[in-house]
Amino acid sequence: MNEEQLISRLRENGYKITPQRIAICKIVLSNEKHPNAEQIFEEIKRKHPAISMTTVYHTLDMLKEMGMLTELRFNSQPSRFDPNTSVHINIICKGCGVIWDYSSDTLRNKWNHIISEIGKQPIGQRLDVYIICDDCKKNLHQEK
Amino acid sequence: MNEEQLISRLRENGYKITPQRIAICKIVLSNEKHPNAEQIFEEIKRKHPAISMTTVYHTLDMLKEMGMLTELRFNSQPSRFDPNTSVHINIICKGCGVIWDYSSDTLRNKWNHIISEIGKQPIGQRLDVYIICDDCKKNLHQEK
DNA sequence: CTCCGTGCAAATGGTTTGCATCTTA
DNA sequence: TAAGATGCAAACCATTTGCACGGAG
Repeated sequence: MNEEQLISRLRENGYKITPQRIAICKIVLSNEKHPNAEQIFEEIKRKHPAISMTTVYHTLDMLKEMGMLTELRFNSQPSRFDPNTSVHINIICKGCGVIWDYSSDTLRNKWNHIISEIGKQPIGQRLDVYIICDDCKKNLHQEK
Repeated sequence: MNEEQLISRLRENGYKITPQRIAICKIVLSNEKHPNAEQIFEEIKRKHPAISMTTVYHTLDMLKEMGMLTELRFNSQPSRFDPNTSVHINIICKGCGVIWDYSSDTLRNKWNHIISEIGKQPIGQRLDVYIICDDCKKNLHQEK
């Protein structure tokens, strides 16, 4: 999504266009690493040193409200934000917290089938798979 | 799981047997409604009025540690606790917060297939489907 | 000119921790 | 009697809120 499209989406939904909003949206919507609010804040500050955490949270709320962002809350870890709102699996390393998105035709087909079997109209989903990534396995091995 | 089995599991894992632990575990492990810590606390207090929230949290941590319980953290809502650790879908109403478990052979088969396609060794998973339940739809309709 | 957005500071609240006392094994 | 569990009170900390000022439309 380019800046024009973004601005249209915001206008359509009755939001005003501000430099802070544009900056935050651009960074969040293009970041596939599932950053937390603090990391987003740090990244924004490089170009907008005067920005506040409050505005970051407000803007994330706005994107969630528009359905353009999913917040993933975890145990003993700040929330992570995911601009991928299509059906996909979050593959999450329990060691270092890295998250990869996974999707495929197989996943979409099988998931659709499961949903139709349930017979309810979903308004969203969250699919997490927890693993220990290769790096973390290596480190665990060294610690012994 | 009956009380004897529970006590064995605790002993195997090196935990001491206390009346508080037994009471909390029995209530949590048999409650399919995905209660939060406060609700568990209230239920325990009926039989053990002197129990503390600290002990409830400690015991929940212990059960998580043993892999007998999953904590589901949500946005703007306290954590919910789920004793069903097998592959299943949490069907969650975004209106009232009710959670139903769903599982079937189809789900297990298709999920296994997806996991083998990913080619990673999972140590757990969380499958959420968000809906608006019939009661909440009714209420939304009345509000208009 | 009005309404909404920004950002500082303070509040919130579920969860965690420190510590003295008590219980289990 | 040693190691671990309990429970009170205080701390924690990511997130939310109140409010005065500023900028968009």
